[in-house]
Amino acid sequence: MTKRVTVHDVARAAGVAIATVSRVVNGVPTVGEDVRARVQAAIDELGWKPSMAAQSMRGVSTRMIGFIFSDIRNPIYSAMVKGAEGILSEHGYMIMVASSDGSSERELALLDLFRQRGAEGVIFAVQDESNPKVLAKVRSGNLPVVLLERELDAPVNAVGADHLSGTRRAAEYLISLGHRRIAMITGGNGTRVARDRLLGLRQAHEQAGLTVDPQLLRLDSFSTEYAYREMQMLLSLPQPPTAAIVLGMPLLSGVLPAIRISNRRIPEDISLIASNDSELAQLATPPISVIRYDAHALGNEAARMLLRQLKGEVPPDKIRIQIPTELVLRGSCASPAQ
Amino acid sequence: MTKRVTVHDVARAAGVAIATVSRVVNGVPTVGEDVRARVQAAIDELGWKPSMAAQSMRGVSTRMIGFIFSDIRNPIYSAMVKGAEGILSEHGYMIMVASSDGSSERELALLDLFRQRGAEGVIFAVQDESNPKVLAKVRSGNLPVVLLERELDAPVNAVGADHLSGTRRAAEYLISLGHRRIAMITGGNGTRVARDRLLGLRQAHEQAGLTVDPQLLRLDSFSTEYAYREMQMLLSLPQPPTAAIVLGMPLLSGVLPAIRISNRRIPEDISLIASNDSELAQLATPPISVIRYDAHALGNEAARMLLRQLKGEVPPDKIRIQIPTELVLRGSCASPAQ
DNA sequence: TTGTAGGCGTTATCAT
DNA sequence: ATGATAACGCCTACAA
Repeated sequence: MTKRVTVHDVARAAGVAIATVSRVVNGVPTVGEDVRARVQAAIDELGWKPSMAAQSMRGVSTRMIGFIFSDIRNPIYSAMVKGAEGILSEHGYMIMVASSDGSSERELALLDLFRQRGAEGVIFAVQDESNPKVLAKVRSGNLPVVLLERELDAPVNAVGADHLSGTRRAAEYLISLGHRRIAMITGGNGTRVARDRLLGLRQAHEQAGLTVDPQLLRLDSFSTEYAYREMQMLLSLPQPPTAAIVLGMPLLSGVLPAIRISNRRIPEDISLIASNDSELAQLATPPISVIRYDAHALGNEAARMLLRQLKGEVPPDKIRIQIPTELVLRGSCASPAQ
Repeated sequence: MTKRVTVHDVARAAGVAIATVSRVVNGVPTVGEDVRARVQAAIDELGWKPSMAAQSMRGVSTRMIGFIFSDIRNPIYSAMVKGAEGILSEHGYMIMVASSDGSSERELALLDLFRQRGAEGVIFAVQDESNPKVLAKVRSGNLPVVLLERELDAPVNAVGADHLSGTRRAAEYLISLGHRRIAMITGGNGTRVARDRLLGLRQAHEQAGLTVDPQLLRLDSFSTEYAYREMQMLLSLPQPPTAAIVLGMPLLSGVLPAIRISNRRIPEDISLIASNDSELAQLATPPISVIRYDAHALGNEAARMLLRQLKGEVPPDKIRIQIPTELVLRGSCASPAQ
């Protein structure tokens, strides 16, 4: 490991002052052609790259954006990261990621850690929208934030999918097939996403003059185990649901075996609509109908929004960009048995 | 956006010199109890966090590690990232990620970008093990590197799964069921992983006194489309395979529909073994036998290896840590029809 | 057009 | 035990 090569080394090699080297790399026009060439040659020769640490001390942008979510293994989040990366890398930005594992304390710490490391903004899927400490930290405005699928009582912009319409259309469809007992399994209780979904379910019912049976609502977790357990319990109810809307990637993997082990068939005994789309949903037998949205595009939008904020083109002010959802019908829905 | 709070602010507030503030945060013992308390109070009061940019200029570790792979959306990679994050965050490190999208040029650029941003090491799934430029850059030793599932002709340590044994056992099992025409679909041609897998297939055949029919080898891509197309072509061969080993996450999603559309049944018409394990493999009908390895643990090991290298406990020298693979039998294999 | 010098926020080396 | 001060590598007035 040789010593770091600095402007001074380049300047000496090119026989100029360090200021001239700086001018060359920063494209300042007032530099003679011959000098510019000599300096460039020295730079290439020595393989010098300006130290970002030194630059950022001078107030130059670090071009780093932080990402906080519960777990990068959730394919929704990795798709969003990839989507954001596409936009951000075009603008010279790089991405730092960190998992909160669902802890608000950890989120708080991560916000500080990111800032300390010079992140210029954070794309953030808050765990608990009502945690006062997180709220205060975001409100402090120390670090520009774009919310992912969340809503906060603070002047922060957000990007999210239109879960309300998606869930409403799914419920409307099931109701139109004749279903009257529609279960819903999802998590994120207390978040914008969960509120939208529940509202969508309610709206579809009201519109048809029906009411939602609270017994059929299981809204407490996104875990596979939860879905497995609750689906079994739902199916062993005296009046089991004839259809279920299962919202959240890991849940489908719990619901499918629960239905199988309870000896029910899809769609004859129970109709199913899941979200988001996945290879499992596409390739299951029968293929599962889903509410689909483009997580990659959502990542794109989040990045664009943050970039606009950094450029000052847009104020941080509860602006919300909405990505459409789409109901994809496959073989998992039918009219209920008489 | 208020101005940054610095040591000077804290020093002034506590009525001490900046050096003393520095001593307090760095836990230097030669500080009076009263002074230490006063300084700490001022720090908490102002919410001061030392600027990492300034620190790293002084040669203090930035505690940042870079990750390069083709696409974070591959669940294998996101699992590895999560695994590495678990270890790294315990040691105060944070993670930067970037996708190469399969381009060696991009990899080269990313290596520079990471270094420029102060990364202390990189965990790297090289795309092309024989690219001379990448090889040269890694050899330059500018940035400590740990290879993920790869091998390079350079003094670099690596972490990978034992694909040779895994594939050999899978092939042995199929041969023991009576299969004589075993196809293999996978990608990454020219990488260590691909070599190991092919060797495993060969070893199992040789041991049984059989030879591998090169017609049944499709080794050119990890894409779903590739698997879909090649599987259909394999099945329409005059002498189609009676079994297939399909190695690579996205491939199973191509193979399954290809088999379905060709009107074959698993395992009656064709036996199938896939890798790595996935929800799709578990929940398909029938459930698919797989060669499984723990990508999360692999990420753990990569992080540990890099940490040891950074501490100087281990030299960069082609050390390879191997994670075991396991053959998980499910309902996708049977003896071939007569 | 090019060079000199000051300062960004820390840490570390001197003094005191 | 504490304070003053010199780096670290870079950018940018300002001077020449």
